[in-house]
Amino acid sequence: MFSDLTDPILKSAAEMPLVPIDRQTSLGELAYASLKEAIVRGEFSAGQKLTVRAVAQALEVSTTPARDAIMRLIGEGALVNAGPKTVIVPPLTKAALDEVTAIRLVLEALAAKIAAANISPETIDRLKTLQSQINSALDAGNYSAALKANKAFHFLIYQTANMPRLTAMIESLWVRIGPSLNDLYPEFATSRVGVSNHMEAIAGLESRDAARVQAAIEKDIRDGYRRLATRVG
Amino acid sequence: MFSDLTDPILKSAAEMPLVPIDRQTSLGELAYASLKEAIVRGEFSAGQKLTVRAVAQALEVSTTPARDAIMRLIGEGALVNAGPKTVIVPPLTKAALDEVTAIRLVLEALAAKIAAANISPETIDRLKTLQSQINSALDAGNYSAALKANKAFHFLIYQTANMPRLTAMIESLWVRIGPSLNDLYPEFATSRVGVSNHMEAIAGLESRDAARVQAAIEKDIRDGYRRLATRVG
DNA sequence: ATTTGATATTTGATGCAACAAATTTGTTGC
DNA sequence: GCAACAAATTTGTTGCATCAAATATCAAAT
Repeated sequence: MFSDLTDPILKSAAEMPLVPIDRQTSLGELAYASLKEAIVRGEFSAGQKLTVRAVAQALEVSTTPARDAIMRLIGEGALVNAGPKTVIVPPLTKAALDEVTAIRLVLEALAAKIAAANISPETIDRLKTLQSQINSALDAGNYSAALKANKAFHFLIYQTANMPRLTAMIESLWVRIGPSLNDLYPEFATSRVGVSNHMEAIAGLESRDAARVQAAIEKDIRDGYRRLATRVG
Repeated sequence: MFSDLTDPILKSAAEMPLVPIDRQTSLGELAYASLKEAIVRGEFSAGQKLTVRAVAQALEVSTTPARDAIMRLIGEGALVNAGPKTVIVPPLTKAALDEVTAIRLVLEALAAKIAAANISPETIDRLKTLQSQINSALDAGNYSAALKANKAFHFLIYQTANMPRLTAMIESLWVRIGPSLNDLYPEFATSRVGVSNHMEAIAGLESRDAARVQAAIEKDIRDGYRRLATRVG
């Protein structure tokens, strides 16, 4: 890895294919990723309290990285303060779901629209592969894998829009409803409404029909909303 | 203050007028607010490095609150990592401005649309007051005050939508372009293009015409974009 | 039983020292 | 001048002790 950096053929830094100078892999970063994934997977029940020391002990790190992770997730809305010294996994209220859905509709529609203009055949192939993975997971009753593949499907589209800030904002919205998505099993697994929306999105991307892709994504979000709404209302 | 809490007439907690359990005023919170305001005011030149110890010393706190503030602003995109140990105020590139503007258009349009349905006469009065403050500030050549009143004007509308998560997301977008807005002086002060858009927004709110308000806000954003684009392109 | 109030425990915030890693600086060579 | 390399400095990270404040616990009273 990165052996090409010393390749004499490389003339200037401007020619380098990618320079995503992201955050380094610190303990705080790992704690954040680990805690976030646990939240999205629904490992914590809504309203459960999280303390710095408890997280630190569970992750076998000191309080500093644990505190970093918690504070960062609070900033993203994945955790909330229920009191001055009380951090909980926020229950998904109807009001929160409505608001997040309204934002998702405009943000993901925007990403889908722009993605339609930037789509490549390779990406379409990968989308089809991901969709087959979703189908396989549903067939096998592996709901967790289906959710993961579903997320990968959506974000592969959004990343195609080449708008990293937009993608990050959408991701923060997904984290807020992720835990509740896990509660939907096995309803989601049996209904499979999302499949047709995904196929429609792929068809729209293939024909570079931005409006069609946008409509498919919006319908997918609305279909998901209806299921979630029954659980929080 | 709060003497009513012991008032025997108060039957239940549900009758209490306000319980906005927000974050407490910790040093980290103050450091965050102080640093963010400094960034928005354009006190730092684009690309300027920020170190934990420098911020800590400037704010006369230890490294922990300073680090909290910096990390939080990185999470919001107000600061970025230019290297593993290098945090800078991000220069507003054309690509970033385009992306932020595209997101602002859909997010602030959404907020404006919903605000039109929730608007009250009192809020309209406050908007008119804010607009007169903007005009006064421009007359007096107080560009900083005009910017502040302009922000208050927009966010009073957005808060009317009663979508706190949406408002927070919009706020994070404003922080990213805030520094560059200050560089626009005195162009903004002389042109006054925003005034007509604001009047149009007020008129739309008064007649509860959601589409009209939305169009006015969108035009305001686009007008601002054109000015900023000349500075970053 | 439920609520109130006092007590005890837990908790986040803060400061700071130590360390590893990155950045800066200085130097040498061309 | 300028690039490459090495030394010196700076810097973020991490762990932890301490403290004030918040939360939890429990007893007493209504």
